[in-house]
Amino acid sequence: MSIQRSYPPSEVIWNDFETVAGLLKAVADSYRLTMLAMLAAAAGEVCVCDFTAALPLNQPTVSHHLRILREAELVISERRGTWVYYHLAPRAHERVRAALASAFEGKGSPVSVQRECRNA
Amino acid sequence: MSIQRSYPPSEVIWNDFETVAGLLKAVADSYRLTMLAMLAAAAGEVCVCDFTAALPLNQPTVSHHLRILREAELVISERRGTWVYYHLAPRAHERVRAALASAFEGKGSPVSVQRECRNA
DNA sequence: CCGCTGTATTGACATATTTCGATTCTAGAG
DNA sequence: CTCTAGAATCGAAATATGTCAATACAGCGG
Repeated sequence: MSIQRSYPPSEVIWNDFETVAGLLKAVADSYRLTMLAMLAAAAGEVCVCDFTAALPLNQPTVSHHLRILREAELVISERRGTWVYYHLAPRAHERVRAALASAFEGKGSPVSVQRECRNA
Repeated sequence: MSIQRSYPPSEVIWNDFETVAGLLKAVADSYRLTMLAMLAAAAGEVCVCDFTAALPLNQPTVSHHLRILREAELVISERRGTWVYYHLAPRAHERVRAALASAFEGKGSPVSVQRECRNA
């Protein structure tokens, strides 16, 4: 998450997996994965109080994790009366899967892969 | 990464996305994703010096990221003379994809999903 | 053996993330 | 309007992660 550097200038190369990493980071937490699994299993809506009851976390913490999933647009919240219900965003799974694939399929933009180390 | 909590006891629920999260964490970093993409694009071996030349990071940092990928068993290293070459582990992509799917398909083990919040 | 080059590890430091208590906001009930 | 309950935000503390300089390790060529 930063760029300052040293090393032979003008060959920063490849690029921009920042976005992909952001999406994966949102998912790389056991509690958030559990929440996603609950949503997937529920095949519908789950209210915040259900998450709070099911996880060993306090309400503000649950809310924090939900916010991360929301900001990554993996889930959608909807207030109904006093309660707030969450459900999986339309193509959540596929978006993450595609992000992953972009790396494993060598889809980075090789801006100028000039190698230094020349050795056959 | 911890469990202590309070809340209605005896209903800690769901479980164990720790392992899945670990694998995803290993991948949730833009430099590590770039490395994986380089390996995928190279369709073969890449030496540490190539990563060091291509990334805006110092050698120890590159080594650190490679260690994380190695420990997640996503890449394999092989020393050949003075140089160390890395290549993607056999089913690396699929392992991560499967881990992801376990969450998005609601595969967590619902140990006892007893909801508190009863509201239709 | 010595010295050199590429890589790994160590130790320290800066930043990011997770977590919680306290507080605030929102909406229904009285 | 006030009271109450669920959910979000704020602020602070603990922990984890990323980064680098210094150092150690590995293999090669004298």
